[in-house]
Amino acid sequence: MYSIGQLADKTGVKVPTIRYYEQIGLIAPPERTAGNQRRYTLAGFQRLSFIRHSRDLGFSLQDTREFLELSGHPDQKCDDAHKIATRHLAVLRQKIAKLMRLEAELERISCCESGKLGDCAVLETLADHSLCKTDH
Amino acid sequence: MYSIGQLADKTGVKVPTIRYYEQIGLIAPPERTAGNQRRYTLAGFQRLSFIRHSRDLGFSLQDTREFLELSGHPDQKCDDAHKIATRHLAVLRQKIAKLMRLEAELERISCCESGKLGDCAVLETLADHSLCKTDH
DNA sequence: TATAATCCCTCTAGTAGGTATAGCTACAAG
DNA sequence: CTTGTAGCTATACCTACTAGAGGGATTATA
Repeated sequence: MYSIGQLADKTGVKVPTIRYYEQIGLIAPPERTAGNQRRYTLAGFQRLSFIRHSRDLGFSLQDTREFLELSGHPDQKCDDAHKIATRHLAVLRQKIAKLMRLEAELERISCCESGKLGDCAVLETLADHSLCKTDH
Repeated sequence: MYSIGQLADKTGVKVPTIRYYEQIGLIAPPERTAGNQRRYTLAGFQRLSFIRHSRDLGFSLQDTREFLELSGHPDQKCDDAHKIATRHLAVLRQKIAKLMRLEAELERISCCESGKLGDCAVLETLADHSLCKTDH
C-alpha cells in the first residue's frame, strides 16, 4: 500500500494531480486509513503509470480515458486504440510541420542587427505579414 | 470605420476573441455608435493584425503585450524585442525536438497488426514504459 | 511517551486563451 | 415597417492542472 506521496514519487504524477484525477473520475477513489488518508494498491499504481505514459506521449485526458476503457476489454479488437493513436500521430505531424515553419520564420526575423526599434525586423514583421517568407 | 464583425473578417480574429482582448486590456476600447456598437479605425485594425500575427508565430499574449509596448517606443533599442523572440525560438526548438521523439515512438507502436486488444502494442506500451525505444 | 517535522485532508480560487450560452437591442434591406 | 442578421452584456464553461488557506494524521526522534 502506498500513500499518495509515495505514489506521486513512484509515478512522477504530482499529488494534487492525483487528487484531481480522482475528482474527474479518471481513477477510482482508493481505500482510506482510519485517519482518512488515501492508500493505493499495486493496481492503482499501474493505472496511474498508464495514464502518465499516455499523457507523456501527448494524448489528451479524453484519449487516455478511452485507452483505459479499451484496455479493460482485452477481447475486443484493438482497432479503436489504433484509431486514436493514428489520429494523434496525424495531429502531431501537423504540429511539428507548423512549428518548423515558425522556427524558420522566427530565425530569419530575430537575427537582424540590434539597432533602433523603428528598424527592428521583429516588430516590423509582426506589423506587416507580407514581410514573411513562409506560410503560417 | 469597421464593425466588430468586419474587423473579425479582415483580421481572422473571432468576434468574441476581440471582445476578450479588449476586456484584458490588450486593445483599447474603441468608439461606439449611438446604439452602443463598437466601431474600429484603421489603427485598431493594424494593432489587431499585429496581435494576430504574433499569436500565429506562437507568442503568448504576455509576449505580445511586450511587443506592442516596445513598438510604441520606436526610439529605444530593440534588444528587448530580440530577447523575447530568441527566448521563444529556444522554447520552440525544444518543443519540436520533443514532438519528434514522440512521433517516432507513436509511429513505432501504432503500426502493429490489428488483432485482439490483449496483444495491442499501443495499450501494452502505455502500460509498460520499458517497452519504449526512445526517451520522453 | 511527548513533541516536532512532515505528510495529508478538503475547499476554493486561479492560470491561459479563449468558447458558448442566454436574453436582449441595433441596424440594413426590401 | 418588418424581418433577419449582427451586435450587446454577463456569466459560465473548457483543458489540465496549480496554489493557497486552514486544519488533521503519521512518523521519527528525544
